[in-house]
Amino acid sequence: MIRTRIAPAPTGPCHVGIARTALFNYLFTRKHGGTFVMRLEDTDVARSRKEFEQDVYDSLRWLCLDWDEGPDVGGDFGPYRQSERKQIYQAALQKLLEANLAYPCFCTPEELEEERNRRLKLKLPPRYKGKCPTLSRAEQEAAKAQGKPYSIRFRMPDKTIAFEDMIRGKVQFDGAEIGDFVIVKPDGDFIFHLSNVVDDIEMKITHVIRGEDHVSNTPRHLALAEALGATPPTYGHIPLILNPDRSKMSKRKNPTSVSDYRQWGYLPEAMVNFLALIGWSSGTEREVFSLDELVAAFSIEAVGRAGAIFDIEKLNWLNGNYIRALPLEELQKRLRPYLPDADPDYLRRVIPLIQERLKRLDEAPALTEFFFRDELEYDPALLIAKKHTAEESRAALSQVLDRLSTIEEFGIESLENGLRGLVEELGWKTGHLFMAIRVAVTGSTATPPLFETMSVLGKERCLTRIRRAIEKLSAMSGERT
RNA sequence: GACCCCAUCGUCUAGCCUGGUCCAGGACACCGGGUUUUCAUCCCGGCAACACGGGUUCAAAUCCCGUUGGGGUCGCCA
Repeated sequence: MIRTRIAPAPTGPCHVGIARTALFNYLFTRKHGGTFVMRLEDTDVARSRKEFEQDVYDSLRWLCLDWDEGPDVGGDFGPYRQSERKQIYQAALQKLLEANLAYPCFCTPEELEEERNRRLKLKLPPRYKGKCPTLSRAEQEAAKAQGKPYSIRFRMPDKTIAFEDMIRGKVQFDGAEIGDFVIVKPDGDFIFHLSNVVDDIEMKITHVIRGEDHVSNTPRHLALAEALGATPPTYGHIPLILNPDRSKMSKRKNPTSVSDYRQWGYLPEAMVNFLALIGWSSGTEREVFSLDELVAAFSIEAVGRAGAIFDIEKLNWLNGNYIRALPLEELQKRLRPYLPDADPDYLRRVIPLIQERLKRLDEAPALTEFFFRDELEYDPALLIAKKHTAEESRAALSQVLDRLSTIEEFGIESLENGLRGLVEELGWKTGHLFMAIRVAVTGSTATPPLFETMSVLGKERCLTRIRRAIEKLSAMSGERT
């Protein structure tokens, strides 16, 4: 039985990298009928916050990446918050201490810093090489008796540690290059390496899929598992998401919070699809997948090894795609937060006109503004039709007004008949007249189709706006004479 | 600097394992054209890559070595 986990640290808003790691874990797990666990790694008390924990849940749930066990849903291997599992780590620590596989380190931060710099200057890897590893029990007790603060280090074995990565194949490190690392802080807090490994063991995690930034931690984790006498999980390291400059994606250079993308009106379907496409390909030419379809098509071996840039343009395209595919009712529902004051019935008629023009939901207010405003603001010069003067445009709009007045019901067909007829009579180019009307009625040169738009706006509003346009044009021709 | 990883169009990638079917396919972006009352959609077309150098081979994007480039890690963060 496969068991996987996503192990976020609630030290910031849910990062898209976490979301993608969760996604790959989710796909792998569902594909194989396993159990997906949410484990909160909140061992860093100073930086962990409840609101971030909530943000992780909200963001991942929004993406429909639900978990089977977790702090908020329970399960047989809880608690699922590391802050609530200290006794478990304490027991593991005792085991290591008793076997002399870990030892107290009394070095001060200053001493460590000094040693680090010295080794760096000698072009040596900055690993720990203090005196504490060889302290006798008596010396350790003496130092403790003096009240000296101490951390606890794990004795990293002096041997080659190799493992078979699900994605990159065989990887190996020299344990001696790594050095003894801290697993407990002087204040008693456990460091991620220990809690992470202990929990993976205790929670019977079989496969760990995580970011590439963890490959160099893997030998530590393998050594820890061995010291604890446990069989380690199988590891797989997915490539990182990159900034356009190819550095690791960071909020300094890019928005990284899932909640940001959510607010901008990216659909969760598009987000999931996009995230899956970063570093993974189905091997076919297909690129649009629902979450369920991804589960069916996914294969961990097909995940690439090279980092990939977060290409917002592709996300935009996918999002537009998904928006266009949404049923009217569904789109209206999703648009509600962006147009909270709109009358539902009226909105139902407006939405079809902007659906294929939307790349993000948050563009809706700007695209539909003229449907809701009373007074339009625009440059009157836009009313002057191409190849025509202000006066000619005014006269034409006057005729448009007359013609429109004779139309009882502003249906698409009646508008088309009336207006196209007028184009003929005037001898104008269709586009020239229609653009003048468009600007008069919407205040914009880029709008949904004219007749549909006018039909939705209704006769009254259209006539009023055309009258206003005529006034503006009169003022302009007046200025000239 | 050390260690580890990576390397196909601007971007995401297919192909690489099992060399020839690849003068390298798809998608996004971009450019051009068509449909069209504008915008958008849609359709058609175009631009554009095997990082470099050695090998191995009848034949290399595919195998090997090296170089270069990029990234990650080196925390009493995760």
